[in-house]
Amino acid sequence: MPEISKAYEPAAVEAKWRARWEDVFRADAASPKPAYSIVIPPPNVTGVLTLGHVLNNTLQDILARRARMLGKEVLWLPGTDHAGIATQTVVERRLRKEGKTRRDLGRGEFLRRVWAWKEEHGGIIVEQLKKLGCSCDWSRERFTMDEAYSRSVTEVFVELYKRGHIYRGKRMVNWCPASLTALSDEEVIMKPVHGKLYYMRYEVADAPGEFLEIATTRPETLMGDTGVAVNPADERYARYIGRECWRPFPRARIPIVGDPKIDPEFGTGVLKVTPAHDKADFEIGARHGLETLDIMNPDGTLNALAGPDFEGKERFAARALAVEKLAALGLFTREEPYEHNVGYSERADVPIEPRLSEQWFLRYPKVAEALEAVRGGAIRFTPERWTKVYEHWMTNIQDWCISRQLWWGHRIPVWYRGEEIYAGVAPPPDAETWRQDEDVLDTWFSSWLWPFATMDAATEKKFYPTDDLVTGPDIIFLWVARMIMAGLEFRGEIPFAKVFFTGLIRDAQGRKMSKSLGNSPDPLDLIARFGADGLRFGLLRIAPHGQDIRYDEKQVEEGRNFANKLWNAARFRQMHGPSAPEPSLEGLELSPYSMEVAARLNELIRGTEEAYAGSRFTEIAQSLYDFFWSDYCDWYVEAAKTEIFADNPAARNSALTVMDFVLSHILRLLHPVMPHITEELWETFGFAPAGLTHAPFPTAAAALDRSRLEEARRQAAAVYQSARQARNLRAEYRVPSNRKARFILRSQPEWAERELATFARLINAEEAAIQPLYEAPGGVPRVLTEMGELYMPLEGLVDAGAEKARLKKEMEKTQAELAAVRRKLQSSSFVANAPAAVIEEHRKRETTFLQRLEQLEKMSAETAR
RNA sequence: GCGCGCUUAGCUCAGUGGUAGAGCGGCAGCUUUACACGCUGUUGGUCGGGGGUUCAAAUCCCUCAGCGCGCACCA
Repeated sequence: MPEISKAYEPAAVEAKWRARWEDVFRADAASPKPAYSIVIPPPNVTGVLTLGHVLNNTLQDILARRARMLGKEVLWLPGTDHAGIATQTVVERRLRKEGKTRRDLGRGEFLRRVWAWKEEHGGIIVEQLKKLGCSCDWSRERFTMDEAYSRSVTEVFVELYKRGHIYRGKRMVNWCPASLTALSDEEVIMKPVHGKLYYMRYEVADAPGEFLEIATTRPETLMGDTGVAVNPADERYARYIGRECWRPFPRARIPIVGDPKIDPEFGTGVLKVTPAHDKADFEIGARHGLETLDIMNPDGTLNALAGPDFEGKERFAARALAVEKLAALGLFTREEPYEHNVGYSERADVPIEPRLSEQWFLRYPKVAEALEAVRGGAIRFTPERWTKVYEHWMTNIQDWCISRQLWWGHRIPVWYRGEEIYAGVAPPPDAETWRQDEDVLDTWFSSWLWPFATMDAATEKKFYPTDDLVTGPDIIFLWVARMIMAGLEFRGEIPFAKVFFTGLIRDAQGRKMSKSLGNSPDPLDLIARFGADGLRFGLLRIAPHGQDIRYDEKQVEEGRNFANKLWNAARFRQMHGPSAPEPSLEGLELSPYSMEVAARLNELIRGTEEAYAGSRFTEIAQSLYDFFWSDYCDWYVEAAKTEIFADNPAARNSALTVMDFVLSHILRLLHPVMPHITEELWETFGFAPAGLTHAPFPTAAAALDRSRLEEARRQAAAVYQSARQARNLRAEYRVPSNRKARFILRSQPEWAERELATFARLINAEEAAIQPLYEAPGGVPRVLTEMGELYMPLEGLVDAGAEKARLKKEMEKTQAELAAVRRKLQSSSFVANAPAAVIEEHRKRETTFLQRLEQLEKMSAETAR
């Protein structure tokens, strides 16, 4: 047996298994075993591991590893996505340091640079996932820009175009002035902004000296105003409808229109209409045939149409200038603080600019079917409440802007020649006469195919649809909903059966983790300090079911401590001789403690199975922790030491075998959660040569002798409870835990004698003797236990009064409990209405309390001696 | 505005009708022959407020408050 170190040192152990596992998790598409599959939510290729990834992928690893141990053929398919905007931004930033832009390089050269960057830096997160212990099939790692994958994306585009789901149109879109591209609605986040409401006056054209006062948050767009609108029902302004007023600069006459959408209560009740720079204004403009005047450049600066003063000015600088100019003209009235919501580009974190532009849009396919798939339970969301969020989005679904003004991504497979449009997987025959669309597709337009576009035909046949998806609720629309529609449209089947939504990991103050706040710990640092297993376990245990998580490093520390506890418990067992490769309880004479721990193990196995069925991962971790630390280490091992250190070979062997039995089960139960340390110990014990990754996951309970079980468990519980009381007595009388004490039991049950040695060991007694005729001096500390009346005679300590007072306190507590039970039992409505079992239980409690009181009274009377 | 979630011990959280729990922290004691990343004992709660249903409510219903999230959005 190899030497085993005193404290668990994860680094070497984890590195060892990472190397050995490299090829163990390949999925065999030809396997006769039932399939189980998960596709990883592909992290950005630019990304590095975050705590969110750790949680998410730990959960997937748990599912995959357990499925493997349940005899499934498991595919956990890993990969990354090309993250169009993020990746292109990273490379452009590098170019800028060389003083170049992507246009200086040209499309071909720029893309070569991006690929080079990807080859050099893109694998980081994959390596980090390996460090975490993820049991992915690395031979099937995919990237959304892989050749085969790209072909799928293109095919899907062409197919949807042919089916009439994809169209091109000039519409208002969310424009990101930093990334210089359109975004989908889902990539815009609304943020409350402390802005101002500016009041200004437009002169009525046919009535000089008469003004309409207008309130706006964006005075810098006034140069694009092509109308002014009021509510026709608004008596203050009805007479102006059909007339004109002056836009101050560039000075022009613009029509005043009546539109019922105008809220007379808001501001002044007069709206300036800027159809090119506001979604609502665009619609008003369209209704009244107003001109669309685009005064902005793509980068958010103003253009020549805004006038010479504004041309080239950044939009927020232009705001100040516009106010200044209005004031100079005497047209500025006042401003007031105003908090409102502004759409921000999620990636670039700058206010988006509503902008009119020609883009490609997708009319979603299979909306009704996708809605029904979740509503009807074909796909089950956990926690279930997310189905409502899904339904809401699906029933208010808007067309998806799928084109992006980027170079890095799947180029839109459409070619133009004059008025002609050609869409095809391959370029048109006489390609040189055609011009291909310059834009690429939204990254999500490739990700939504992930569950099947990542699989070759044989893999797909075996593993699609997948079983579980584990992801964050923040991408329920961006990704989950779209995958469901894509699966239904292109494979005629839902892509996964279950979706588990994790919570968000927040810092100790409850704030989101973010780079700018610097409050997101580096998981690799945590792995270095606490081990991957410790990190996994610690995080899992604080990840309440679908609830946000408050991260605290203490929890990871606890994970490490638990690993260490496991290590040392194993070490203790190994000090006492070799273990059988397949420990079994069959034919063993079991002590009450062994019966108890085996029964608890059975409960654990059952509970674990139920927790898995309900995706209650925290409960899995918690129950393993509780069983192992408390039931096994604190109680069983301590109790079993009596047999292990005694010279009865049969009893000793029995106890050691029970330990082996429990350990061989706990290692398997724990393996999905803490794969490295369990695999290491499994090997050290020599439990099964094939390794732990494919060892059978415990499902069946051990068969225990029913005729003895109940009584044995009762006895074990009585000994443990009595030990607690005895320890308490020691502490109260300041007998240091290292000092041996003497205990005397009186009027004990007949079985107690046999358990005396164990009892004595648990309370660190010099001796625990049974003396039926013991007459305790009045001041001897005493307590009523389930093993009988227990006395702790102490040299020189005789304070009968104190002892009596202690007992009195105990009696008062019991009396209170008795009174509470009796109050219920005496209520006729309770007896009439409560179920018989509940009444019975209350009666039992009444009897117990009565007996206890009686004995306590007797003991109290004896303090007079 | 609509929808969802949360509120239980100092902290982080379990606990979906029947005697309020865990870990951490605090306090006290311990190098008890696996583990100080440990052991033992102990201190902490009118379960956010109010109302209701019920023999019985942390748990079910209503309502209010605070915090958080999603969707929509009036310039």
